[in-house]
Amino acid sequence: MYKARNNRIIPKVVIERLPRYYRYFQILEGKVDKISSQKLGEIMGSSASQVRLDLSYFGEFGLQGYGYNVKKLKEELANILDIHKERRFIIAGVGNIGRALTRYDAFEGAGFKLMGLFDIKEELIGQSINNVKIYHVSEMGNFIKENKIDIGIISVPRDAANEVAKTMIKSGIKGILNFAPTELDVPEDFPIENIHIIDKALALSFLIKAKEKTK
Amino acid sequence: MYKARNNRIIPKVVIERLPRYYRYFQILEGKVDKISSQKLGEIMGSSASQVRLDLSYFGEFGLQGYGYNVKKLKEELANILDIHKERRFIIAGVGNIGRALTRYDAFEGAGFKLMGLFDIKEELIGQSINNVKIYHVSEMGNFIKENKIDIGIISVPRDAANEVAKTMIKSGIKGILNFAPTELDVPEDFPIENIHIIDKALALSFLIKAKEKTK
DNA sequence: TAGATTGTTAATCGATTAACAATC
DNA sequence: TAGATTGTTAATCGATTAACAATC
Repeated sequence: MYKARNNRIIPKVVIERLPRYYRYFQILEGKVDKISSQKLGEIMGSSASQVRLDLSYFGEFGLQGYGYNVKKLKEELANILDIHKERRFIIAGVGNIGRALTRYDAFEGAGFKLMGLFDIKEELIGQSINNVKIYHVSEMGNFIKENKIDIGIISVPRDAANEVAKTMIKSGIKGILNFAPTELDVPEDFPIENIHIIDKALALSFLIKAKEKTK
Repeated sequence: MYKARNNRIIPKVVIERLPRYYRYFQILEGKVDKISSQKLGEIMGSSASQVRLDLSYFGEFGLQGYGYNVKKLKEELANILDIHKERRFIIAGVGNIGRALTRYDAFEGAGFKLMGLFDIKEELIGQSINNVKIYHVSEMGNFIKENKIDIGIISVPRDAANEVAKTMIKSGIKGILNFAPTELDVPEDFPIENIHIIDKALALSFLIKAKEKTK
C-alpha cells in the first residue's frame, strides 16, 4: 500500500488514473494557463469531486477561486510519475508484440530507455532491431544486474512467462509490464502491470453482443 | 447497462473479468474434469465468493457438492464471449502498433478476422502486410459497410483518433478497440475498450518509485 | 468585497466478502 | 446418509459524489 499525505493510503484506482491526468495536462499546456476541477472533469469525463480528491492525495496544488495552474500541475504530475528520470527497460520475447514495442517511440517520450532484447530462438541472437541487440535469455540475469535495468517487459508465450518473470525478479528488476496472456506469480507488493490485449478484445465482443440483444 | 438473469445488472468489472475466466478454463480443460469455486479462486487469485457471484450473472452452471464442469463452463464462457462467431475487424493506423496487431495471431485464435488496414500515408496504400491490404482512410467508410465490419482498432496518432472513430461509428461499426493515447468521444453506451500502453508503463513507474520510498 | 473554487469530511453508491439454506 | 459445494442474500468494505467551510 502506498501512503500519501495525512497518512492516507492511495487507492490503486487513483494510481491508475494518474497517467491520464498527466496526458490531459500535457494537452492543456500552451492552450490555457489555469483550469478548475469542474472544467477538467468535463474534459476528462469525470466529476469535479473526483479530480480534487485524486489530486489531493499528492499535495495541495490548487488555489481557491482560481483553480489549478496547468504548467505547475503538469510538472507535479511528471515528478509523481518519475518522468524526468531515465528508466531502463528490456523486452523478453521478440515476437510481434515485442518487435512493435521495440519500435514504439512513445516509450522514449515518457522517459523509458530500451537497453536490450531477449529471446530463445538461435537465429535471432546477435541481430539488432532499431539498433537494440537481441541476446539469448540465458544472458538476461547478468544483463539486468550489469546494466541496472529497472523494468522488464514480458512478451513471451504464455507458458514461458512465469519463468522469465522469476529470472527478472531474482536479478533485481524493479517492475514488470506483462503482455503475456496470464497472471504472473510475483511476490505480494511487487510492482506489476498487465496488458491483456485479447482480454480487452473479448470484453468488447461481449459488450457488442449484449448491446445487440437489448435492441 | 447489461441485464442478466433475475433482471440484475451485470457490473462492468464483472464483464472485464470474463475473458480471464475463459483463459483459466481453457488451461484447465484436459487437466481436470471439475473444479470448485474455492480451487478456481485460488488459481486465479480471487475469492470463492467472487467466482460464484460472477458466474451467477450468466447462469446456474455449478452443481452442489460437485463444483463446475470444466468442459461445460469453458463452452458456456465461449458462448457468452461470442468466440465461435467470426467478428470482422479493421485496423486504422499502420504504425508500429498497427503492424504488430496485423501479425498478432492470437486474434485469429479468439475468432477475430482482420479484413483490411487503413492509413493516410500515400506510400503505404496498395501494399499488403500478411496478405492484408492497406487502403486509404478515405475508403474506410465504404469498406466498413460493404464488408460488414464489426470492430475497428484505432492505432493512429492521438490527434487523428477522434476523427477516425467518428467515421467508423457513422459507417456502422459495432465496437472500437482504442490504442491511441486519448479518450474517444463516443456515444453513451457505444462499446469501446481502451488499451493505453504508456499509461500502464507510467503507473508502473509510480509503483516502483513509491515502493523504493517506503524502504 | 463578492464570486469562484479549493481541500476535506460526510453521505451515497457500488463491489467484495461472509454466511447459510438448499441440495447434489 | 454425510460431506461438499452451490447460488443468493446480508454484511462489510471501498470508491465516488455531494456538501460546505475556508480562503484566494
